[in-house]
Amino acid sequence: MADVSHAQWADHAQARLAHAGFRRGGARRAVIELLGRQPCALTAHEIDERLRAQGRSVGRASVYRALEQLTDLHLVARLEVGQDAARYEPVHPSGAHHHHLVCDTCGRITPFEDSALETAIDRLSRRVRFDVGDHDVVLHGSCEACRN
Amino acid sequence: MADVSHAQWADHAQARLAHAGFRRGGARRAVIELLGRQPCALTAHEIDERLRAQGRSVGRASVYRALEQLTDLHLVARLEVGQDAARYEPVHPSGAHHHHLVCDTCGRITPFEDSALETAIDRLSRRVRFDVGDHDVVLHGSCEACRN
DNA sequence: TTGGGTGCAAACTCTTTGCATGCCC
DNA sequence: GGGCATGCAAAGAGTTTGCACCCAA
Repeated sequence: MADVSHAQWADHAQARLAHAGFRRGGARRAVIELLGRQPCALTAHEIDERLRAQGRSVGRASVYRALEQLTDLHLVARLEVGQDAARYEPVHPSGAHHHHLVCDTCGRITPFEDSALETAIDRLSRRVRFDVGDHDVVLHGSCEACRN
Repeated sequence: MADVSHAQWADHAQARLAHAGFRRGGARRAVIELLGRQPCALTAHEIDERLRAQGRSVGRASVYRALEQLTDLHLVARLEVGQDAARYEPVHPSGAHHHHLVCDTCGRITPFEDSALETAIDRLSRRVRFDVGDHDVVLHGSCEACRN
């Protein structure tokens, strides 16, 4: 089931790209298919690494270019959680999304969902003099394995 | 009044640094006093720029080193809002803090506070299998001046 | 006097850009 | 065939590190 929704995202992304006038190409497709299989956000380096590991090496520049295009079309969300590099994850058309717990000791990132949090943010978004689109919530701390 | 609280933060930071075994030095002091006067987060580049403008130039490395030490002691919070560089702002001992609206068009950053949001995050923090310390909330969108 | 603080410059890492080649349409 | 997609290499930007000198304790 999860696989189905993942495949759906990849197809959706390809369709949107085509609709936006982009041609198809192997590098971007590899990036999209990899992202579609991920449960959480990856860095450009991790993407590059995993594609290489599965025998489908892609130029670093192509990875960044694909991510930029996907981000511009709001098919991918870019987030920075205070580590070295930016991370990227699929944006599901359903609107379903999660936020992130970051272990400042080991760097591990864990996704979570919370409807009360979303409600608070929705209300807040309507109140401010600002046209709010996306939002990111990052909780820093120590994961179970790292806390003493 | 606001000035008093700002000065208090700077003094507090100096005291904590001394307590942690750091010696005093002009560069770090300049950074702390500048930060203490800011209403919101600054980048390392902005800090460098403003110190230079006020005739108190500080080496870039010293700015970064001061920020790292302050961040390690939780006297300063580091945040990344999807722009180029990291931003830094004072952490007030009272626990009072704000979050940020980021205009993705002009890059302007506006602070906001919301108690319902804080409540939701507190509840959530207790629920997860994770020892949560800090948190960051970033709302992306368009500011009044930039939306059409 | 001693060792941390500072500043300059070089090094590093992540990301973007230039350019020639290849493939989709 | 034309033009975008790709990959490599070089350039940029932000941040960190090495090292000699200066100053607080």
